[in-house]
Amino acid sequence: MTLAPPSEPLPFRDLEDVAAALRRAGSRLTTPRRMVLEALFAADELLTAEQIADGKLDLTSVYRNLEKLEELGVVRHVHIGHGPSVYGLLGDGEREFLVCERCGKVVVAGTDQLDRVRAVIREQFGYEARFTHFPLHGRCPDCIRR
Amino acid sequence: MTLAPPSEPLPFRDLEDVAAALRRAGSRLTTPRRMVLEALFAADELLTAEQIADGKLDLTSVYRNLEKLEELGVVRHVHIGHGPSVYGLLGDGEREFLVCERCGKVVVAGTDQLDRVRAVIREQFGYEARFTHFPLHGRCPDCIRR
DNA sequence: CCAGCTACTGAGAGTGACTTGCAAGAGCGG
DNA sequence: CCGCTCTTGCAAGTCACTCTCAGTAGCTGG
Repeated sequence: MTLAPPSEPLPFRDLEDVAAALRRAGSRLTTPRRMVLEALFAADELLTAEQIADGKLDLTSVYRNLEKLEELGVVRHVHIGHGPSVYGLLGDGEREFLVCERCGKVVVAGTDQLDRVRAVIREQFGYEARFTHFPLHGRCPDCIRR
Repeated sequence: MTLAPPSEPLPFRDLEDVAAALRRAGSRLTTPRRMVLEALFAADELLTAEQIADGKLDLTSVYRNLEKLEELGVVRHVHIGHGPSVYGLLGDGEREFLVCERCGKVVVAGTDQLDRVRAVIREQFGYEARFTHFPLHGRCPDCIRR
């Protein structure tokens, strides 16, 4: 799976933006493709492939479309835990994720919000941490005391 | 899957220690069980169920044994990335993991080594981070510049 | 506006990593 | 060393994809 270059992520505000990018890439805006995009634009949180299919689309098609949209830099997927991956729009920049192991709540952050954390990790371990694809796991404030 | 109580993790130095704990729990030290434990004691890194089975044991049996040993507090498993889970001995305390998304290298740390990182995350997000079951992902020093 | 090139689609079968069901087998306390 | 019951191995099932392939439908150029 090749991701879009990390240069300047063009913002995809709506379906028109994506349609234009698809056209530019020699791809088509088919009905299933549009439905995937509409689901993602309508959602205010991350969705599983199954939620996107919503009993109306073939899962194969959903997965293929998500893959293509991810290559285009429109979509990104996250491995939140034991369940299936969840997918969301990239919008105008990469996002990082914190997920609660107890209640499953997901906090979305811009990459710059985690720069202090990243700095400490880099200083101590030399690792450049990324919470974009595999999120940070832990307990959210509500779940800390059991 | 219920984990051992987080009270005082008794150290399991060798097979004798584990055998005693098994006996105490009304479990038996069977041949496949011993082979799983021997593989883990012999390994100096985390192993997949398949590596533990090593063509000699039924995978079902390996999984069931790892589950039991995890309940006992002898073993812990980690989801390193896209592949299968890896298993290792807990020894005398919980461990946390940093894995390189590029080369796959895994760094093992005692939980106290990540307390500074944890403090920053807690301060900023209220989350109590844990890298025991889902590790921290990023680039290791060797892989940072491509 | 239609023909045709080819990207895309749905149905079905396949894969990897487990997980469950069950009859046969083997520890180990008495 | 008997027998209770914890374990085992095999087979089949599940979950989340992934691949194959024949048929369909966007788009573009005439």
